[in-house]
Amino acid sequence: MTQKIDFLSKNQQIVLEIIEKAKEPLKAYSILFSVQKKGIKAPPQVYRALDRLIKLGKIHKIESKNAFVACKNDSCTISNATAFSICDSCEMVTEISNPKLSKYLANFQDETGMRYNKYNLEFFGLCKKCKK
Amino acid sequence: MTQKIDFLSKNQQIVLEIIEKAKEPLKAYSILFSVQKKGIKAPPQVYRALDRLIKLGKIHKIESKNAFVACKNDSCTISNATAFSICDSCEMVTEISNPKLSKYLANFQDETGMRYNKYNLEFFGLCKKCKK
DNA sequence: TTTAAATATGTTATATTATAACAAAGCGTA
DNA sequence: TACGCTTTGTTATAATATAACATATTTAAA
Repeated sequence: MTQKIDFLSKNQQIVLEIIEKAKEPLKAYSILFSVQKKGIKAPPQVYRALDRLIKLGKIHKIESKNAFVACKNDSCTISNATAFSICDSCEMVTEISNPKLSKYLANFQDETGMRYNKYNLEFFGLCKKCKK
Repeated sequence: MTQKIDFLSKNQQIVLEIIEKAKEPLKAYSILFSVQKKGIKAPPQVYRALDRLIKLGKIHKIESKNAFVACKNDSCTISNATAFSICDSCEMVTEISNPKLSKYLANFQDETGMRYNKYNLEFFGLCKKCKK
């Protein structure tokens, strides 16, 4: 039997909690450092939890930064469509939740006829604050 | 004065050539291994060349794989808009060149009013071959 | 043409990110 | 209970990337 979709193990809860509390994407080793007081001592423990949380759609990985953020979209249980905006200056990362965009990308089909079941989109620019 | 846009230094040429010849995205250390006979001996030499080639739009980085591919689009001198399709099974990576898509994304604007000057999109799925 | 600035290169060391491999504990259930 | 499965703990190491500094080369101004 596979793990129930909304059950999180102890380590998974600990890791999720710290990512949810953070204002910015967290790196794996900064997570590791933060949770050492809670008994998580080694990288594999963190990476296992991260992998699981990603599969459950609870968090996303910002590929261009090797960092992890909590999913803001409550209904997101499987993480197959992600879009982020990233400020090149302050590094702020925001998850884009735009039905039109996701519909457009979900239906996108290229000339090869390949059909996609997942995408990740990262936009870069200057956020409002940094643009001034 | 900045380097002329179509001039490549020796190391940059060596690295570009090997990426262009490859059928798949290459990892930095596999590039390093391949070019050691040509006198490039250490990681920083490879990473410098890669950085430069990316800035010039000659190659792109596949962020989800930490691998590098040559840009197929001849007119691409600045790499600010990239889209790839990636087969989860055979790992084949293809650069998507679709004017409608790039136009759509270039003009995309989210609710925060942030304006983007760059994006990277990675689609995942099964290619035609692997779908069978 | 000398000189200064910028660019490119070479080199060593190390930082950062991620996984392999194996042992042991905990849990559900036949 | 005893078996299978998942999670956890642990050590070691692989893979990716950059810091820091020395040297050489090119460029372009004085």
